[in-house]
Amino acid sequence: MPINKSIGLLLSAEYKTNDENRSEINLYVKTSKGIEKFIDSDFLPYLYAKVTEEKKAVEELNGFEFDGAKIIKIEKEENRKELNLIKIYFSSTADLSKSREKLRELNTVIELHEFDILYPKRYLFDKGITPFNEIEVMHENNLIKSVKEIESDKAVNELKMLAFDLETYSPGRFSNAELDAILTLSIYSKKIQKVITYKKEFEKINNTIIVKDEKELIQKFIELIKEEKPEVIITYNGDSFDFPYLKTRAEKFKLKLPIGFNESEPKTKKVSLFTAEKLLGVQHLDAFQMVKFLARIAVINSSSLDLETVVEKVFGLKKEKLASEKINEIWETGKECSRLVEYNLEDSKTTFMLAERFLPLFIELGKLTKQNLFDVTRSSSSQNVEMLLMQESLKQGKLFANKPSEGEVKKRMLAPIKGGYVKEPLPGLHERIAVMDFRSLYPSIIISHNVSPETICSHKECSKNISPEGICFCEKEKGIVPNALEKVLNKRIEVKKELKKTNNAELKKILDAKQHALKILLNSTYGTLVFPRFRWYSRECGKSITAWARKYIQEVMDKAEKNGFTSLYGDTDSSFLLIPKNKNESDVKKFIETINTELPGAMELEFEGFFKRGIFVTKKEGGAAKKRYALIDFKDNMKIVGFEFVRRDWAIIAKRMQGKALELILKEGTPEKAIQLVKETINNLREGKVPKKDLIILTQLKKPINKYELVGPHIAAAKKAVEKGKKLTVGSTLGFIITRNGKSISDKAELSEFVEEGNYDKDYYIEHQIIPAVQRIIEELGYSKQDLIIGGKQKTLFSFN
DNA sequence: TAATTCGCTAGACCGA
DNA sequence: TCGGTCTAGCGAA
Repeated sequence: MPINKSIGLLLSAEYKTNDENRSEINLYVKTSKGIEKFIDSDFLPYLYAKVTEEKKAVEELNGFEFDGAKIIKIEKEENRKELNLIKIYFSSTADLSKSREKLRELNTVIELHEFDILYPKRYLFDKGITPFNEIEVMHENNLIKSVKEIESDKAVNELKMLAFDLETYSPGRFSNAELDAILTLSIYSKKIQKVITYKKEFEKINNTIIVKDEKELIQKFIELIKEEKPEVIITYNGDSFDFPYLKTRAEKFKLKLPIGFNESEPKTKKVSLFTAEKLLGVQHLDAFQMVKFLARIAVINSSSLDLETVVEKVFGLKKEKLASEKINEIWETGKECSRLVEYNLEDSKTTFMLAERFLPLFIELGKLTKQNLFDVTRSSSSQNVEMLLMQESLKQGKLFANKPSEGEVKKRMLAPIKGGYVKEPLPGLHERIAVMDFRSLYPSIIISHNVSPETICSHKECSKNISPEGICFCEKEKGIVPNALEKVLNKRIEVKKELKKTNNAELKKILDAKQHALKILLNSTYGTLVFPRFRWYSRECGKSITAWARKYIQEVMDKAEKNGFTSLYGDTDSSFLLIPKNKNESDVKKFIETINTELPGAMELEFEGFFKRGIFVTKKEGGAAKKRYALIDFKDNMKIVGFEFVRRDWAIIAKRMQGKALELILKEGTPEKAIQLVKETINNLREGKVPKKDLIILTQLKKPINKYELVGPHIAAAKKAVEKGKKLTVGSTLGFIITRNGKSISDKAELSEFVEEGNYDKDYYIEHQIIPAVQRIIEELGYSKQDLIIGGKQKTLFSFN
């Protein structure tokens, strides 16, 4: 057999146990021939042991055998800066994990390291290859002889994607895959947009493929996948719904689902707490998992993560939600079939759009963290940062930190680490406000002060670098965390520069995704360092970072005062200043310049904006409220922070009212207009004119209903709904209304779908929604609650010259 | 067992 | 019936 060379895009590295019970690596690569598999059976799983003495250890390990697991090879490790370190190889990952405990018991073994690094990840590290990059494989009949990454600035070739979505029968309950049929299946790709179904009435509807029955529906789906040969199959919640459902139904008909590489079928795989559906070669992309991650890190802010809400948030598209009862009705009566077809097709279309929208971001994140599409879209922040630090650790020849024991985790959780400093604002209405903030504060402190678990030292020479918490960080040698972050930070600055230069829309999209991925990594690093389960957790680092942060921001505020500004407010990394009449924007910028010359290299204070006016309110218990304010700039753009206006657990009517009031006060300086508006709204409420949709209060069900100690309104409403047969799951968003029926607020709470239009407690909405939303604001201007209810006094607020 | 802490507010619950 | 305390949820950074 001659040796062949293949070049292609690395989709994923997987592992397999072969016929000889050995672990082998399978690389799935997109080449000019489509997806190909290359096998490396020469790469053995291994771990490291720190031993008392190498020779003695090798002697003790000689002939080691436990439960059939044998050591294949022992080597001295030269690339890690660690004395007495040996590398122990096994023929399979199973043997490796079996042997771990036994190895620890040996006399010469002090501790084990890197015994839990997933084998395919190990392969990517050691071979220096990365998913989404191009690789060159030398192989004999697809058996890998060598593999390397090729330098190429070529963007990831367009991946061929296809989305699908199921509609299922649900007779008055959740669909049960054992009993209820798939009614329609939609497929959406650049090439085909079709709905497969098997009911006669659907024949005349556009975009349908009519088959004989459900079995043929599944067969047709498989046939289309085989024709299309997608590299990425997209679903929305396919991990827990579409794929498991499809699998169960296929089994019923004794059908296989050979839609992966080489006719392989989807396999259920545990991913942290959840299960995912994985295909070989072809990547299953569950857009719901992407959205969940983005919601967690606050890139998407959506009250609910169902497809309709997310699509509206992301694209501003209103998409109709067909209730399951309606789907059943359409199916049974055969009327309005086109609605079901459209709905089903819209589902896979918008799922496809979501994937397309966020794919560049996840691809960049995957490249940075050496994760394939399947993994990176289901990965957590701590996993991402872990992968970043592992790469840096290897570059520096340092061993990976081990994961903590459960006991250690508990200990860590008991002692939270003090966070940022929040200054109590000066309450009231203010004019001429400048806002400055530190660019990536925590990362820049980590870089500037070389904060890393392994750089904590007691060198005399490093005594200039002691944190306010009294911890000294080495100045001689760069740590893993700061080094990794410095590269990320610099790369981001570079990408942002390029972004400014280009006008090419396609390039812009990719560059923006890149800088965003880098930002995500930057922002989550501090959090993971103090995350109790993190490999590189360090309390010392965590408390030093926040202590430095508090010191720097307070210094900025002090210096501002000394320079003739008034320090108005500040939160963690930001500082708000009042600009006196004899100073202007450029004075603030000059002030920032001087601060920056005194700051260490990576740290930078930035000018955020100059605002015409802003309001800070007094709390119920007195004192000014932190984390709530509203600003308006000189172009009349409003920025509302922390107020009910931005909270999803307030009724729209109250939020809208508050937004309007803030606008009238900040923009026009006419609080009496705001008060007039409040009065009108109160009147509308009194007269029962307010539609149901404006009265809904949204909250999330955070735990199982019976686990609640306190039965608040949303739980009371949920309980009643469950009694009526409604299924509610942890994480679902509850929309409730306070009705007229009952005594306490909880008694009156009812899920909105069970409430008739017009049935609402007007006093509740006036006293507990409208008034609280505006009261604190108008009080700051000298008005009171009484002015909202009875006739108000007239006065103007600003003296416009 | 999915990155953190700080902070606000509502409403139930509990005992005087 | 009240006021204090605690649970709960969400947002800022």
